[in-house]
Amino acid sequence: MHETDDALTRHEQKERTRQALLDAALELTDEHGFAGVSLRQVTRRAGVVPTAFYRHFASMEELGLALVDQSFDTLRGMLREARQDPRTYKDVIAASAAIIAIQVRSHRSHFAFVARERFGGVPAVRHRIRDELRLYVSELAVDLRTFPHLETWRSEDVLTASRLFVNIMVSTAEQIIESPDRPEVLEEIETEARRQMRLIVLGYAGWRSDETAR
Amino acid sequence: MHETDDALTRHEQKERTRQALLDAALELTDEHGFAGVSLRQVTRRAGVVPTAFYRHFASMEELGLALVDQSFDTLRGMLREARQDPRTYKDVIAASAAIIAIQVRSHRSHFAFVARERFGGVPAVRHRIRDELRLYVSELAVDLRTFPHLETWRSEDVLTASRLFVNIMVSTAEQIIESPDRPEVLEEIETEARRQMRLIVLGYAGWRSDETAR
DNA sequence: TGTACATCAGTGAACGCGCGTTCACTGATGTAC
DNA sequence: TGTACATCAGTGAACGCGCGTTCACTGATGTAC
Repeated sequence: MHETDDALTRHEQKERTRQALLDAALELTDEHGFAGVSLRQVTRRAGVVPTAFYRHFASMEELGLALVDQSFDTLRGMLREARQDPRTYKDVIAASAAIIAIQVRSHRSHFAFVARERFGGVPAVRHRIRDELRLYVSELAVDLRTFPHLETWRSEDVLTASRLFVNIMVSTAEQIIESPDRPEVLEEIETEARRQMRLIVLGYAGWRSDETAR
Repeated sequence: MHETDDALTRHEQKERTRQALLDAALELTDEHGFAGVSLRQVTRRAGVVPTAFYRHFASMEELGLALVDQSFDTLRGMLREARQDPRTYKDVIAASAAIIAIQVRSHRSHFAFVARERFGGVPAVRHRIRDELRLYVSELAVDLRTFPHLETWRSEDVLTASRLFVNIMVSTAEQIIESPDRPEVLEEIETEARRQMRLIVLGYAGWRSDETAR
């Protein structure tokens, strides 16, 4: 191969098919949940014969784990974006709500996958999501530490805040996914997310002066 | 029938089989998620022949909806208990955390069912759970209104608080279900739940004085 | 109370179907010379 | 550059299996008289 014409290398073509299988599985998960998706359905939608599946994954479970990895790449992209966006440090609540709303809309299926399958029927996938979410919470906690006032807090308190934020993020994502795609509905969900985050921030304002907290 | 000896009436026997089918399905849901449970698995575990299923439910979907109803009976029992427990009005946080922990342990599978299947693969079941949770949130909101300081709030604010509490309840339940049954782990989860609830209560203490909230 | 009939919860055989997985294969792409 | 061979992504037939659902049935429980 020394030309860059239309033809794909064998490797590129294989990667393309692999991604088609992942995309097909993601779409089908939206409809039936991952546990309800069959290998044959995936290959049918991807446009290959069932046996071709095994050139890419040893089982549906292995494909599921690959989907978890792809989904968390998306979620980490969100943190990265928030870190770089100057609005974050002016009004963290408004910025977070806006970033969540935009990201969820453009990567709908990855959020849906995480939101659903963390309680889903395939144990290996469920556990991988749990582990990744735990990691994600501590990554966010590190970011939170850089905010004014928070750098002096105990790490358990920062982790609690981080867990609450991730909880709100996931449940907001879930609401957006379930809702009709009408602007006023999305606006309402975003407002509720802002409201919940504000409550937590205000809660923390009172936290330090509260000696019974533990 | 005019004796009260060991024999069950036909009606009682039928009810017993129906409940055996529901219990079997609940157990199997724990293992594979409801969407992954087959009619034959349910009847096998319940100790009847597959065709007997149709004497009780027209489909697995109908059985699923019956499970949602039973689960929410349990959740409503929790509200009822909290309402009657005098500790609730002294220290709502400690009392709630304790009640949640006890209830989740004794009705583990109902909580697990709601936590998992609200994102699950069977649309009818998922939607019924959504509707019931929405109802549950507004029932809790009515209770919250009776607390000192809260009776003057706007209803959206009370609903937001109610949503956050239910969120914490469900995610606490979910953690307890996933965890090994060791006392120190349970204690830690309970502490985290208290911590989160305290944060929200403190948040609300600051809420009224915050004019930018909306 | 005793008898004759009706009801109906649960049975068991049978069906067609989609499933995951095996296997030998094909033919285009890649590599060595 | 051209040829001869190796690689390997995708094919297609075949398999045994558990599935949901149908149907005619059995026999214990319930009811009318």
